Amino acid sequence: MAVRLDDMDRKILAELQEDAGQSLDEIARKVGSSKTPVWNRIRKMREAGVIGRQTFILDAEALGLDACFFVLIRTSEHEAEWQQKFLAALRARPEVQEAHRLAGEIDYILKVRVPNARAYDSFYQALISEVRIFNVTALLSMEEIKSTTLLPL
Amino acid sequence: MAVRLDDMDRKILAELQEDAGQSLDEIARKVGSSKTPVWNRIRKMREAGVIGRQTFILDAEALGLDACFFVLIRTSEHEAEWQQKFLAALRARPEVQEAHRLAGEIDYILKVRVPNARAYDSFYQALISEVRIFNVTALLSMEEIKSTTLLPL
DNA sequence: AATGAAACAGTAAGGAG
DNA sequence: CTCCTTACTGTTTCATT
Repeated sequence: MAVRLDDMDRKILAELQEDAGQSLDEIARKVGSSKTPVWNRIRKMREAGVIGRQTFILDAEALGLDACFFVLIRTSEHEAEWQQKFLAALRARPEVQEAHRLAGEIDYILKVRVPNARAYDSFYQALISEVRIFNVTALLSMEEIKSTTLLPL
Repeated sequence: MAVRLDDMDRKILAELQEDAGQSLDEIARKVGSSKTPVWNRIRKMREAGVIGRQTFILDAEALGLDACFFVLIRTSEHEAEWQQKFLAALRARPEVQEAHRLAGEIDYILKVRVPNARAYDSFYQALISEVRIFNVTALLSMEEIKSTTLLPL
């Protein structure tokens, strides 16, 4: 999955991350090239899967999603069938922003965004009724210090 | 910061999140309206701060960022000056994708993306040399089960 | 809601290294 | 032969009527 990228590619990616709304001409000017080559590089990186979806970042609080939890999960079950069911449940729930399988004592971590603590409890109850879980710790975010989708290039 | 949004606004936001590249005409057709009203709603939501930056989501692994850590931090220091320094350090480091101040025993959680474990160690060493930290637990992600910027509407 | 000017994306043809 | 520049066309944005 590794792709060879040169300096120009990285500059273009930086611009695309920074502001996906700007025109090709603008990007070309900033990276010191012109439209067509920039467009061709973008197309290639898109095909290679380096560049994914184009989206607007919305303000969670303005949308009434005031509560953010990080959920640490331990389970006693490690069978394939259980895992399949658990993964499907996570993918199906839109309040789950992130889910990772971990190395070490804690098996999974989730990031969950909900309107309030009550909504988190509903989510939690629904989840443990769907799949057996050994131990859950919920960490409540008091303040989002930083949140970025910009990857370091 | 709460804004009143009707069904039409939410449908438009859903489309903008789903694919920020599509044209106004396309969005208008999908939400069952026409170009001008959709455009006006988008402008208002932009001004209200509901709609933020427009970006491309890049593939971290294709860019050689193979390691993702969740870092749980406890500190003994809770003075304003220390906190300022800590926050500034986190904001300045591009490998820190997320940082939250938490309620409870653990004070902070970070999400950190780096090329490999060595790079994480460099980050860690640099961080603890900048600010005093009582206790750190790093959780290594083995598998990204889910990762989305799409907020539930 | 329709119109229109300005800007833009995408493509094609030709030129430089 | 590859990558860049320039030129052109249909589409889109955004403001005005």
